Amino acid sequence: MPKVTETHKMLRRQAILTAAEEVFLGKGYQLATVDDIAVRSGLSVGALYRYFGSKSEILLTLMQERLGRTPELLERLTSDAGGPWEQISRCVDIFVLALRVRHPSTGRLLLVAWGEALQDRIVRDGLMLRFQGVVDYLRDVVERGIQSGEFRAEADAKVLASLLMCLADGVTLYWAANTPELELHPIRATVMAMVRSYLSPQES
Amino acid sequence: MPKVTETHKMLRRQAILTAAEEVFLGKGYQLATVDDIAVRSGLSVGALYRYFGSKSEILLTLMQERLGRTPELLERLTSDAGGPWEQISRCVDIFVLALRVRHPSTGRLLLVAWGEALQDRIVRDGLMLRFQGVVDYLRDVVERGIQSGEFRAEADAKVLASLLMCLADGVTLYWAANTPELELHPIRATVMAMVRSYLSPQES
Amino acid sequence: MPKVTETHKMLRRQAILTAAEEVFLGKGYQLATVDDIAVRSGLSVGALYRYFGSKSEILLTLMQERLGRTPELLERLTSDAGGPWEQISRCVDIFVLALRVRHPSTGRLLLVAWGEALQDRIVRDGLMLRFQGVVDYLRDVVERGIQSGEFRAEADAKVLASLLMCLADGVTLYWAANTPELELHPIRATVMAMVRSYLSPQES
Amino acid sequence: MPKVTETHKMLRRQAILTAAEEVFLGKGYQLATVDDIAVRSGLSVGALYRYFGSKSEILLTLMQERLGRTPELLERLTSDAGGPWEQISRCVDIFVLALRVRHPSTGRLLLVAWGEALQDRIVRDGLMLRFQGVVDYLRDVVERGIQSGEFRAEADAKVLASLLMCLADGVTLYWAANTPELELHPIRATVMAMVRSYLSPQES
DNA sequence: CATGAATGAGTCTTCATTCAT
DNA sequence: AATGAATGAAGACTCATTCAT
Repeated sequence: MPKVTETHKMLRRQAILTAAEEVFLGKGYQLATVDDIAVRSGLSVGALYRYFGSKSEILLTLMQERLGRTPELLERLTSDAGGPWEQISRCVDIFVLALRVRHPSTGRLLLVAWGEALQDRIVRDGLMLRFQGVVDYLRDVVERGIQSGEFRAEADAKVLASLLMCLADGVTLYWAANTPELELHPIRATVMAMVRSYLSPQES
Repeated sequence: MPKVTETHKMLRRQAILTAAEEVFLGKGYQLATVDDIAVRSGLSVGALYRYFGSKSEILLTLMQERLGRTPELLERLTSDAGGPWEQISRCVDIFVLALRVRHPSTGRLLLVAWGEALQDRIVRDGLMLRFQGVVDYLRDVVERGIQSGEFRAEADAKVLASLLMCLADGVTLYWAANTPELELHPIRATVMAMVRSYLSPQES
Repeated sequence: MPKVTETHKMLRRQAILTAAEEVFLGKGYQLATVDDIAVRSGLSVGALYRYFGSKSEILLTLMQERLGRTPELLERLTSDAGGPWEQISRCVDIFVLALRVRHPSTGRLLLVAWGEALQDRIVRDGLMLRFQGVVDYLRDVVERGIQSGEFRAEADAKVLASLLMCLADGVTLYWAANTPELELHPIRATVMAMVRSYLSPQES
Repeated sequence: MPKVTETHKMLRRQAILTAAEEVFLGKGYQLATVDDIAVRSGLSVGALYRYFGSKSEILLTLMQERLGRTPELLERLTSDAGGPWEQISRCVDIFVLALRVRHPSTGRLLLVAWGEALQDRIVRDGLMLRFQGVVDYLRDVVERGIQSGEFRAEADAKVLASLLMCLADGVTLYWAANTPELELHPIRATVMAMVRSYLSPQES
């Protein structure tokens, strides 16, 4: 009965990851103890170590599963868009809505990851990979818009892409840190306004 | 001769802060030990504790002295600008140039601070305060531009301000983390282009 | 069919012992894990515990089966010797050849056993028992040689016996620890020369 | 006042080593905890780690200070001997008397060291070094005796030396393990008798 | 005031052993 | 009988902080 076992293992893994996420979001990675995670996931420490080789491996996995998929998520959710404009719009929406409604923990997890980035090279690499992935996708979207003539030809796709990525994560961090007066909806509107004015072909 | 002593104290404090900054930038706050800082500042641990009550207090002070002054720095460096447009342009410049040429460590320190934000409430509050300060200033600049008619009336000053702040810190973080392919000059140019197209009063 | 089961059990036991021996010789008793042994013997940990009550019991059994039989082995292999001189000679041979050609692992196992002797009383007792057995046999050989007049009458059989035993194990240990420049053949020759000169009845 | 501090440090070091030795002799290296050593030496664990980098470093140092000096000890105590015969005799004496009267713990420490030899390469190397040192010295003694004509010319100095070393450690181990019926004095006498009969030039 | 030795609570991790399936 | 997941006690080591000198 390998199926039951496999499923079981998967469930355990997920339970641990969920527990770890909760603990990390609560007190940060460094202050979270392996015991905390074990207790919250209803396992013993020893059992936990059957699924993850170390505390940092848990964070890494969490990053891969929760943050690393951002690029493909973007791609999936915007592939059926009508055109570049709608694609861009949706991307911005996703960053905003994903933060608020669907995966409120993602933003906080990003905060945790940044917290470790300086001390842990692999965590940093994970963040860089995510950056690359998102930027590549955004760049692609913009370039196609330029080629189709819907976006202004002079726009710098690559730079705009990394700029949007930085903006998104900047917003995410401040939002995750509970910055008062950081309202996501107006921000989204303004970002779109700026992007629109920047990318619209000059009338002449 | 209390004055000499005062000066002496100040020098010591600064030596500690500088040493701490170097250590923090090197291995992050958590991995840095008080001993590391003591050794690098040429003091004993005991002496160090006469100047700062705890390790985290050092980080706090460092943040206040190195990051907390960003708002007034912005203000000072842009006060003699010709008008709102130049002010905005200079602000963006400062974020970019400050990162690269003048205070390359500031960006990395921000990374350190964000790393602790989740686990340390006071650090987080420090970041929020800085956010508020910068946003308030930027908002003021934009609002004055609107009032003088140089900026589009419909622009949302407050949102634009926080948006720019988030963008600046997002860029800083990725830059401080050595993200490859993150070129500051093109980014600055594009940001300005976007801001310009967004803030320019509609023709016609 | 209890007989088949018995055989089966025996095979399992032997498989475990062989596996354990290999593991112990490789990394020592303390560093070897029960898992190591289980994996190498092709069993699960649980199954292994049906054959041996504890990790140390495995070592004990190993000692009994591999080391504890030294006395009877000596006896068996030297019983058909022509006389005391040949018996003594063969005993020395056995210690030397057994180490090199036939059971190279025995020496290393002795090393493992000595490693545990201090921390495990039962292991220590096992070594003592083996010591007693070998000494008793050697003593018997010498005494018979004395009685038959072939050995010098003043020789102290008991002391010579324990001395040879100590020498044998001393050599074994250093050999098992891969001491360079420890050549067994010359050692055997010299030991025999010493024994001969010591045991030979004084001429004149 | 560096002198006081240095002395103090030395005393602490020795206190730790003594405590460690006692603990190791009592329960063996593996079963001894760092806490055990700390408590017995009257220090805290943290303090202990200021003097030794790891538990195994303590054992290593102990070996170097207690066992590693065996060669020079031999040399020192036998240098003023009248001739090769007395030198050999004294060497054997030292191994015997050192065990019983003067440094009863040395023998047990050797047992501890052998216990770790299989699992710790450095410990093993330490034992090998000691072996080499002692063997080199004994060999020298024998060779000089041969050259002076007091020892039989055909004697194999190198082999005899390693043989005696093995014998000495074999005896030490069994003695340290409290083997009943292992009387050192008779053994010493018999060893000397064997050596004498082996090394004496053949009368003809 | 300075020193740096000492403290000791707290962390991650391992592994012999058990037991539900 | 077999499996191997789960247990949890225990251990080595770190480091912010204190305090006698």
